[in-house]
Amino acid sequence: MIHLNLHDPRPMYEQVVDQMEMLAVRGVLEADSRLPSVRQMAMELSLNPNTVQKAYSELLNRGVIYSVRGKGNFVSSDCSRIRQQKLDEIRSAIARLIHQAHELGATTQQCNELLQSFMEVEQS
Amino acid sequence: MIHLNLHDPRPMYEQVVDQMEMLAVRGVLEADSRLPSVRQMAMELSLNPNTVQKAYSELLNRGVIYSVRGKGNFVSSDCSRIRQQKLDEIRSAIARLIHQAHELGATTQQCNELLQSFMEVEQS
DNA sequence: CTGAGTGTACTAAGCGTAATAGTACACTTG
DNA sequence: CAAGTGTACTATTACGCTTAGTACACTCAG
Repeated sequence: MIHLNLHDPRPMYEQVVDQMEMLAVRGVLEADSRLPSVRQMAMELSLNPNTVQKAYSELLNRGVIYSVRGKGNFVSSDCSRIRQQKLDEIRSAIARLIHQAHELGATTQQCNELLQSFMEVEQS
Repeated sequence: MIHLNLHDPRPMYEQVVDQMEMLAVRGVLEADSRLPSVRQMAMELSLNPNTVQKAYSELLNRGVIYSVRGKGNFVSSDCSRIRQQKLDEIRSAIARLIHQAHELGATTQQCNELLQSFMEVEQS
């Protein structure tokens, strides 16, 4: 389910968080479906249970999952809000990049052409 | 010249590198002009000389500056290549973000609208 | 009820990077 | 020659990531 990349400089727990979040938001993981337990996930990924616990805590913090003591961790029922939030973050990131391009001396026209190059034609 | 942000999670030397690079690429720092010495810059920024040295080493590595033993560090004469390289990185970053938006379930049309929203009208 | 499995919360240790501190050496310039 | 410079080390401290181990409250199947 999760694929860890040892060459990725980011910490393991962060990779787990990002991939789980993506799976939940995309609907690959059904709402209210149960996730592997902390210990089981740790076994599968060859990680320490504490590392997985840290990832689950972060996911809980972001509202992607909810925890039930003695039962397990479950996918949150409203991931659409998370999805919209992530799209907003993407929007902000692009804004920062365009601003940075301007700082590098790119003209408005050059920035427009840059953006234009990513426009795709709709398949009919 | 340089402004350090203690709340920025990135290491100090990285902040120095990025800001110096931006100043050099934008032409704020003239080509072949001399930079503050390692020790002087360390004084100004309240950093250890070693930290500044690390930043200068990275800038040397990127081709932004060149060093002359016993004389000082100087702004590289051809920063246009660096500028183009940074613009290419911005292009790649936007590509990744658009790809991420698609992964989040955004349609091609929604991505186009997102890009369109950053298009600016040329001032005449 | 009992025991296995679960989430959760600690402490301790090892490891790597960032940063500071100090020293040393080769070089350039006045 | 002396001051200032780049450069290269070592040692130390601090912090975050990770592993390891333990402990406790809870749920559920038996």
